[in-house]
Amino acid sequence: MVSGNISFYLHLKVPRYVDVEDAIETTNMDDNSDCEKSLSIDWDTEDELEIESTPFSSAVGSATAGQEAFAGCGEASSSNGSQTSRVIHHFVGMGFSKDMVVRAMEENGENDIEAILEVLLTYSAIEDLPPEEEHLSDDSCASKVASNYPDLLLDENSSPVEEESTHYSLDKDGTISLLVEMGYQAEEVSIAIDRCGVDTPIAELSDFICAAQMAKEADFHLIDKPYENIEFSSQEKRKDKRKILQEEAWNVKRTKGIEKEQMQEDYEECRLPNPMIGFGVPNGTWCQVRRTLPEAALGPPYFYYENVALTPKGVWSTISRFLFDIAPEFVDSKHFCAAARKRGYIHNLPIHNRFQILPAPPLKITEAFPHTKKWWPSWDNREQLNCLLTCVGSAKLTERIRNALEKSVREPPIHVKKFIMEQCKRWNLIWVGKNNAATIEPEEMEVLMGFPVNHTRGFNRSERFKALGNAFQVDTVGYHLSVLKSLFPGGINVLSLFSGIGGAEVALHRLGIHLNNVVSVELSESCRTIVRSWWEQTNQKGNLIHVADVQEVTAERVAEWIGSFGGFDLVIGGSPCNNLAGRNHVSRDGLEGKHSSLFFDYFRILDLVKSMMSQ
DNA sequence: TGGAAGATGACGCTGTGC
DNA sequence: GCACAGCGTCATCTTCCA
Repeated sequence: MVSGNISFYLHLKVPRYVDVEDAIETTNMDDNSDCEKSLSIDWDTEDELEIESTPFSSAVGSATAGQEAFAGCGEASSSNGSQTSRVIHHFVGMGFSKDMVVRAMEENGENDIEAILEVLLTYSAIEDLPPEEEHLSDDSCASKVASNYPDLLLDENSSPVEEESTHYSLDKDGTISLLVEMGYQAEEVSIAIDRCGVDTPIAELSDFICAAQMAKEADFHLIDKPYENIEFSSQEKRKDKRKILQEEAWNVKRTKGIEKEQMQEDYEECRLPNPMIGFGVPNGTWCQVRRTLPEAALGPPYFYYENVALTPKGVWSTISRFLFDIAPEFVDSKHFCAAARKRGYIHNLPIHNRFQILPAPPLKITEAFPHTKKWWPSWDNREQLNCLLTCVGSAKLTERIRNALEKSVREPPIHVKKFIMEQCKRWNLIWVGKNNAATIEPEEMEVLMGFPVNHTRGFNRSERFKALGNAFQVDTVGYHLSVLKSLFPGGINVLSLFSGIGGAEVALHRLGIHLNNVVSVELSESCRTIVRSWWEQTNQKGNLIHVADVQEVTAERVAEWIGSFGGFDLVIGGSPCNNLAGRNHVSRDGLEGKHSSLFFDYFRILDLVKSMMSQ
């Protein structure tokens, strides 16, 4: 079911081996065992020998991953499965293609699990080709995995459990045991079922777990030990932890050699461009960029994914890897309006012949809000605002600034200026009266963000600021989406995930692209109301379908929508950034975070749509 | 008067650029 | 090495209203 990449699965194998290596280290190595030891797996150790004669339940935690899964698999299917089919089942369950496994077995015999695994891993390294080639080769594998994944689990000697899995009729316990047989950890499976629902097909659950593993893997980079295995009690120690883990990473790299070097390259951070203009901005620098998209990434549908540019390291490279290895287009909205907004966009849209939504918004604060010009002090040299966030300064802060300024007869002393400038930059204050630096109003924020004035009216200020702070900057997104106008003269069908207050819909509307059918997925009832209200106010003639939760976007519903209006032309969305944003002091957990992990739902749903539309 | 809703302010860390 | 920016979270305080 994973859309683009069999290599996703192959990458995923690494941390799972690592986990088990940790288990070996924990259970069998003394405290002095270093990283090199833990990584130099001796496949003929006593552990392995012990495992071969140990029931699955007791093998968990002490076997290597392959052996662990195989032991379980063997037990589960021993009643009526042949050794050959069990081996195939085992490795297919790990994500290797059936053809690859058969080939490896032909070369090494079916009994030498270690040798087969070595060959498969070698194949996986060979698979690591440049983008075009990689995706061409991936595509065939991916289509198999995507549409026929249950079939891959079957062979002529399938056990009853396997057959049940292909009919998606397992209860929770059955699903867990099947996925555990496939090599996933019971805890991972349980979380996936909780998140996706008991009725979710095995293949989707498998996708979800893979996605979670990818995120975890990305966060750990080359670190082969999970954080939880190391005790740190304070933030000071967290720094030490990082140091230790970096050292371990180095040891790992040294030990694993070229293979690991390649992995390191895979995890390299996406660098932010300076200036942050993506493939070009209106009235400015135009980068003569030619990009070739991997075949697997080509539409239909077109897709467009957005999130904050300044994420913890590794996040964008992970996102990119999931989205067909397309490099993010990082753009700062300060090139489109009077406020900064550094965002990354991954999409498969054409990048030439873009045009701007007209009228183009002013790029300077005083042009956007002329009434501020009169009061703007000469020593405040800001021409543009910083990123508009979800919360704004308080009225009390404005009062403090006024009091500080009124104490000065003429120009305030340097330390006062410094304090005020800090506050102005931090809270995006604008000068609306003598000595009066105030927060921008929701209506002003709407203008800056490219929405109609009063778009969010009817809700309290906090809600409006939150919704607007989370929204697309319409002019920026509109510039990227403008290429769709000539492609869809008859209108467009849109699947809008994490819609918020409808930035994508507003952008398409302002571009003059008719919205035929829009499925808008948004958890916030207030935001859904805002979009519904806008839809009615702008006399949209198409259909607007609201869905509250991305979890409700199941294969059945996607199939229903595709059957109903013939497919989606655009899958667009910016998943929550709560756990990625720098301003989050509490839970900047990366893609593993409670909210930001919803990116994997974007990926899941895009994958569903692509799979169904390609059939 | 008490509960709900809104407003306020303290909070940490990362990555980038100079 | 420093300054700066950053789609946030949470506990507490204040205001509103029945």
